[in-house]
Amino acid sequence: MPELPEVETIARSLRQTGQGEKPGIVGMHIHQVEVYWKRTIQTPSSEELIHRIPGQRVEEVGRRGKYLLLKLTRDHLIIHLRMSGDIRVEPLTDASGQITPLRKHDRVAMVFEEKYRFSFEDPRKFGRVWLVRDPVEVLGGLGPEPFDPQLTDEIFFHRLQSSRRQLKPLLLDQTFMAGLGNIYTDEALHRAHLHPLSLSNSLHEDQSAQLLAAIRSVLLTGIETNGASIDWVYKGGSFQNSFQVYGREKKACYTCGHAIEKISVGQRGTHFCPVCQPLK
DNA sequence: ATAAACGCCTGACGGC
DNA sequence: TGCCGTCAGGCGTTTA
Repeated sequence: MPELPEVETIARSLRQTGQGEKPGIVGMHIHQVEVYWKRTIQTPSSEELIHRIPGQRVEEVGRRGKYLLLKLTRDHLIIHLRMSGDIRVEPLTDASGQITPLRKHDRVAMVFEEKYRFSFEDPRKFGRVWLVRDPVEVLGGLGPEPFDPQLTDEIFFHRLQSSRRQLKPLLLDQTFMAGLGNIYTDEALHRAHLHPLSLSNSLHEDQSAQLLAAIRSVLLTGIETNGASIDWVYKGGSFQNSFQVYGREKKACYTCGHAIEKISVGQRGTHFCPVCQPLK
């Protein structure tokens, strides 16, 4: 599921104040942790994680790239949802005291204040969880955050110039920039009128600035629409209604009418308009 | 330096 | 209906 806008949407929902069915979790104490698929825990061992978390309080909820960050009293709990992960927070019991059942694909669950259950649900089991003292251990290699004001047009242009790679794989590389995935990359390249196979060091300065602006505007639209919902995994967002190219192969480009093409680049489906995004 | 291939997993979908 | 291949919002490792 998740690229930057989907993770941001989840982070915001976990921060929201107010009680009820889906309360925010900031300020809550964690009472108990259960792990149902051990490989989901990247570090430390699941046994140590289960012993170390209870008693800690959620101080902050954040996001870096596609990582969800829970700052606890002593540790940082970091979650990557990979392809099919999702987070649920629900009351532990219903009005008559019945325990809310776990779901088939719940991999980790945490009980908050003996009242709510936070579940990491992940059908494909690609998602990972880290519990670390210092988040740099996990996040240290990430490239800049797309909205970081320190990422100027000049710096972005320099980063593009410093490698000779196709734009599609480069933008998916989280050390180049953190947060873009397959959908938002295709949509950003279309918005910037750039072919996914264009080489990074072939862009002119104005094209580079247009690409950065396109990335930011696509991600912003994604966040404003609560992310994209395109299959059974993630629900609630509506960015899929704004797709210009993703999933639109053989359909008419909204800009020029030419058929959208789909090719494979680095094992990833890649959608583009050959007229609006020419390869020079 | 860059790219390609594969492994990790389950589920949905289309074709036969 | 059932079986089978293909594909899926990601990324680490190995191989070229």
